[in-house]
Amino acid sequence: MVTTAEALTKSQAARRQRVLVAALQLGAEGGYEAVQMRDVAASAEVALGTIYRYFPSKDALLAAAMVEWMEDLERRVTNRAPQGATTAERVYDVLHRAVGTMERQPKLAEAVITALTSDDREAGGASTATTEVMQRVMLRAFPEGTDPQMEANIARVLGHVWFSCLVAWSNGVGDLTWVADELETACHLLCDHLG
Amino acid sequence: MVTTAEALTKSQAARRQRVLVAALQLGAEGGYEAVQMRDVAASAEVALGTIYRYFPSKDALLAAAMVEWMEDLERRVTNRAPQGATTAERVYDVLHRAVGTMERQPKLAEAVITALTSDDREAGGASTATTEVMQRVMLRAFPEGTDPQMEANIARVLGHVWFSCLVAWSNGVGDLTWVADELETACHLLCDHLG
DNA sequence: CGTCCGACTAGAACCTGTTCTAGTCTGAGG
DNA sequence: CCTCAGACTAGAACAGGTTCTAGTCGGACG
Repeated sequence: MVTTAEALTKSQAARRQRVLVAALQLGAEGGYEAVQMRDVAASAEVALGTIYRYFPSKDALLAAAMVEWMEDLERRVTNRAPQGATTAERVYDVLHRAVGTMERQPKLAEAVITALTSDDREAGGASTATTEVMQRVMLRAFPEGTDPQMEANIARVLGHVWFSCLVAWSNGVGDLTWVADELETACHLLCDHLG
Repeated sequence: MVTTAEALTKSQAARRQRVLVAALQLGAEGGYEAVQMRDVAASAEVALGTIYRYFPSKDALLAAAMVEWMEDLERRVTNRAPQGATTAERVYDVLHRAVGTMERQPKLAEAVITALTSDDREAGGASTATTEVMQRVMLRAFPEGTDPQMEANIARVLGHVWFSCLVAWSNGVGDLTWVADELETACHLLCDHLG
């Protein structure tokens, strides 16, 4: 798989991008099952086999989109620090923004999350990557001087809750409001006693 | 799908059981991908189409096994109450026992968890069912008189952590020791300040 | 300019979950 | 005993992800 833009000619980079965009578009319209490799190929004006030169599988292709999404979030949080009076509120603000991103593209979110939880090894790696970005971003919501160990543990636990809720949601359990509520509860349980 | 034994003739119940056992055996030997429907059919001495009279999909078939597993855990915890001096330790004991069950059949656990997280609707329902059993069992580890709301919230959060860890593990992240450690951390973070 | 390697293309082929077809067997009701 | 509905069987067919084949094209290098 080619994961970075370097070492790709301009036309190769363009081809790769067309594939990604085509997949995202199909996913945004019809979710996971609507992202069919033959359609992606046709839509990207690329041969079916060529997709596999850039992405090892359908799940990896969609998972790549997830990673980009998370990096986007990280950039936005860097631009505008988490809001809130308490740590719990600030951490929740980060998570809430992440959920908001999905709310804007629910079909695509479903597609991408399904891909993350597929039994595909490559996609599993991406799942780790997204969780790590999420944790890193959450750390920005803690005040200076918090015990780093404690911070990291809380962020890890919240990362688990976040992941689990999204998977449940993409399987038809509750809606995104439910996800947000679960996250809010978890934030308070974990952060309120920090003082 | 036929979910209960009632309304099945004896030979039907036997057929259904043969299918389930065959699937579990293949899963225990080679994990998710080794559970191939044609092989299950052959091994259970049943026609391929017959499997689909009893289980709506491969994932539902494996998910059914997970639910049984969890009910087993519930029975064992009923027989022998959670051990430990503090709430955190008792809750962790429950989770640890659940992990132990998987440790004894890692390939099968991987198969079953993969099925739970598939995009299959039926399997998604089973995933909810297992999480619910898990939460119910955890509640037994809290002392009398704990705020029911608080208890339920903690159990829900821990259910998320449990699920997320297992999915990560089945995707090749860490080993079951790592899962146990994550769960222990979460138990302490959530329960220690209960007093 | 010629040659050659590697990426690209169209399309067939392959794999495995799922569904369909045609025919057989079973057993309950008349 | 006869009949008929419905479950079962073997196996073909279908669907979509993945891989393979044969041939084309384009750019680097001699």
